[in-house]
Amino acid sequence: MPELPEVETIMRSLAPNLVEKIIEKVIIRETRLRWPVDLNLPSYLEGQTVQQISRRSKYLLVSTLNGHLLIHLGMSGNLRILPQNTPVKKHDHVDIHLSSQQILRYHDTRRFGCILWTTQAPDQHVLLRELGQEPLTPELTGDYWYQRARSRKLAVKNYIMDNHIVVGIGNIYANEALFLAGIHPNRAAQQLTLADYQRLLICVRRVLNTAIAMGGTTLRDFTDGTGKEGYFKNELQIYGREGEKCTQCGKIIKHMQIGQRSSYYCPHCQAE
DNA sequence: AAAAGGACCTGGTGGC
DNA sequence: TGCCACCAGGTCCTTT
Repeated sequence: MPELPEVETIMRSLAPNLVEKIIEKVIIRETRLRWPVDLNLPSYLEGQTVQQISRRSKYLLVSTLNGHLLIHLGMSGNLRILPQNTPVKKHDHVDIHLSSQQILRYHDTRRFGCILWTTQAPDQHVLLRELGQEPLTPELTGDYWYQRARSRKLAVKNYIMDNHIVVGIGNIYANEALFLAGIHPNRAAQQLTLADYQRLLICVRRVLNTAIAMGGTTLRDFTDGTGKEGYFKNELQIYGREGEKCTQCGKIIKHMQIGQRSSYYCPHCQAE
């Protein structure tokens, strides 16, 4: 479900409902997520006040004075702020009861997500410390992306989805950004010029920022923390549009598998 | 070191 | 209606 814009959207919608609230109770119904949920979570969290919620890559960090909850939504995870008496549905794995009489509920059909507790600085955590740069911060430059691509023969689409280099770009937005930049997704990463990477970075930022402004992309079931859908689906130029006409040139959009992921491109606007 | 493929899960869809 | 193959917004791990 969530790429960077969706996680950012959820974070923003949760912030006013979480920050400065006291965690009164934690209920774990299912521990079998990507990594087991620590059954001591209630003892770590109950009585604590949420200081802030932030995002690193596609992880959400819920911080108290004692430590941080690292939450990843995997492919199908979601977080919702709900009234306390909301009936439990299948795959509602964890509830965090708040002093506001609301609950923060973690739901994840496929259980690829995780909820972990750490008392380390989040950046030092094993899951975060090897992560690459945030795409929306000014520290990232097209030159960095270009330099790291030297001697990389993999498809540029896989390269820009590599979290060790730049985080947050998943399958949908990789497709969209490459289309905007006019770059064929299957070109070797090392083949692109510095100017290509500079242009690509601008396109990545434009796509991500626009998607955030529209509340993310709801393909089937994504919503923010309050249940609102995202409207960037209406703006998708290339993802999922195999057989349709390119919005730029009218040629028929093609589809191919790259690294086992669905890839879409315009054979005219994104020449090999 | 880099690339490719499998693994982890459930559910929806479309074909027969 | 049922069964089956295939697909899905992520990312870690093993093998080549």
